[in-house]
Amino acid sequence: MSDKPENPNYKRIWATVLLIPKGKVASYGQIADLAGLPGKARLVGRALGFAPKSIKVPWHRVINSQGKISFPIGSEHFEQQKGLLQTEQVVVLNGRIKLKEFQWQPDLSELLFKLEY
DNA sequence: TAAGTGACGGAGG
DNA sequence: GCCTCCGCCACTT
Repeated sequence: MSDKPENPNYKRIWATVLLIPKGKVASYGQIADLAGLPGKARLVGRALGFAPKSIKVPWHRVINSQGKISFPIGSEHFEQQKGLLQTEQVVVLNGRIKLKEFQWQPDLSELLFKLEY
């Protein structure tokens, strides 16, 4: 059996993912940035893979920057993630999600709205 | 120590 | 929108 790696940044990543509101999604890179780990998107993916069930991290709300689910279409993981997202009213079409509609935009959304342009 | 791997991202075609 | 290439980084072999 292989021991599971314990990178201290994992907790930071899990905590950030927990902030994503229901019905919204965020990209791996976005989570990395918010967690104070810019450029470490791949680390986010790994962290989610090691996330203990006891923390109940909404891993399904994290997708790649292209707005797609990062599992092969049809795989067990893919179907599970798609199902969970649809449960939250997020539209998944061909493994794709319209970031324009469903991407989480913390605080900044309000600013952009006020600025008008 | 070097090479391979992957739940990534961005630029280009 | 799709694909390829390259840079990136933690971890494995």
